[in-house]
Amino acid sequence: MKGKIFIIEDEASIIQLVQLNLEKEGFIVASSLNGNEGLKELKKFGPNLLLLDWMLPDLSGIDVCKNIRKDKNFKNLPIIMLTAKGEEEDKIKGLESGVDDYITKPFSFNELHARIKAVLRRSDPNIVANDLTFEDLKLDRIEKRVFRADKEIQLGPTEFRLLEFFLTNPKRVYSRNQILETVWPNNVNVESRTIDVHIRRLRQSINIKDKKELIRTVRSSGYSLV
Amino acid sequence: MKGKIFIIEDEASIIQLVQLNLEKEGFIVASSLNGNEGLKELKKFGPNLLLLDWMLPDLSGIDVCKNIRKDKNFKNLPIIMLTAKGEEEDKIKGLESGVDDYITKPFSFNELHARIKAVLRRSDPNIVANDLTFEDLKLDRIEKRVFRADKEIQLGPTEFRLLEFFLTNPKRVYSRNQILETVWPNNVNVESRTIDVHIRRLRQSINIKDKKELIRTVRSSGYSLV
DNA sequence: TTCTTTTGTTACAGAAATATTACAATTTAA
DNA sequence: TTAAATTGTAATATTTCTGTAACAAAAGAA
Repeated sequence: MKGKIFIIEDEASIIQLVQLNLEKEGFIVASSLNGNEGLKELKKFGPNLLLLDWMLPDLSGIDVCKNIRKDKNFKNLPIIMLTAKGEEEDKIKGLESGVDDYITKPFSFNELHARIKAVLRRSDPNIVANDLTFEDLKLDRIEKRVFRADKEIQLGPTEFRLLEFFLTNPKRVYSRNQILETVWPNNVNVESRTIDVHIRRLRQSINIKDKKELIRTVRSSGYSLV
Repeated sequence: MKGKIFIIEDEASIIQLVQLNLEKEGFIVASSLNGNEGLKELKKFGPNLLLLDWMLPDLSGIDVCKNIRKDKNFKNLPIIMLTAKGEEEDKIKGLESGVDDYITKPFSFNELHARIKAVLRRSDPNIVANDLTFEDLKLDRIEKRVFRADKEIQLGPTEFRLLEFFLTNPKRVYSRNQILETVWPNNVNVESRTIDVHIRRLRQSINIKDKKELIRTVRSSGYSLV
């Protein structure tokens, strides 16, 4: 778990895309398609961050924003505004009205994710951990280093992402498809057997003799970190 | 296995989309394009939940719904209604007629999935639960592990699915055919005696000496977990 | 009892899934 | 530009799982 994110956005397709990806990242996500309902649900949900569309069918994003800032319980809720291309000039107004960051549509999920992390790091550092650890394994996302039992381990980029992925949800078993979708860049086609090879490489790197195997194979299901 | 879902919906594209995604989630899905046939097939299929379109070519969704509620075997079948945008006002009527939830088209699959989970959680908690337990037996669907009296047990994929199946409905006796249909992938032809062999394997794995047998044979009917 | 039906048990061959290796193509670093 | 590192894939090896058949045992029926 990395925290709760609420989305107010009237395009269902964007919600779907963002929600899916955020959930894959371990966030808990809820959403609403319009401003008034959104405000109500948001306050019930109690998120750590809000993604707010600029143009909504009922209220404008700014109205929503102001409403939130007036509520003492949500005065400090970080907000990232989603704006369409033509709305560049409005950005400043947005920031003045208490928005923490904005992002222009269309955006890639990676862009969005980076901003979410940045904003959360400021507001709630514990939610976005720089270091992922599991037993005697440690991964530093900032310095891109990995340690096993305090000894540094060299990993290739793909093995690094693979391990990072497992570390965000240890013990959980992931199918090859889930691994592919998350660890590999979007829309890249790789054989699902390729994962086996990378698992092997990762295993070879992180295993120390006399220590137990850290990656478990679950036949017909996938792999997990144990 | 996470349960069986039946869809009655006249737009083939929606069926396709939903069915594909639900199957990816592990549900067993069947569907029909109209009300009358749908009712018949549904009762043969025996789903845990029904997705029902409001507007059908022959019967209306409400008619279907009422028919189901009259049938004592399906009185409690959870129903989620799929309504188009303009039909907002009808919603209340829908709920009165015994619908458990509704969702407005167009919807994202995530929305639908969330509602399905919510409804199933109420009506049939074992279907969506991550952990299934029965007496001193525990099965963790996320980590794909099985424990008997806190001791981990190794199971092959088929034995795992078989036990999962029994755990979603303990005590109930299942025929070999029912087991086949649910535990084995669709359209696979296996001798019904094959099940006996897997039952034997499962028994061997989960039995502990001095502890009672957990799988009961019901002669000429099938097996159950007791 | 004796016969019939159903289930239990075992062994085994083929199938399926995973592990491992080598290699060519590509990218990155020097 | 050359060398080194990284990647994906295919081929092969190895492990594990599956289904079936054959026979044994048990339960019912007559």
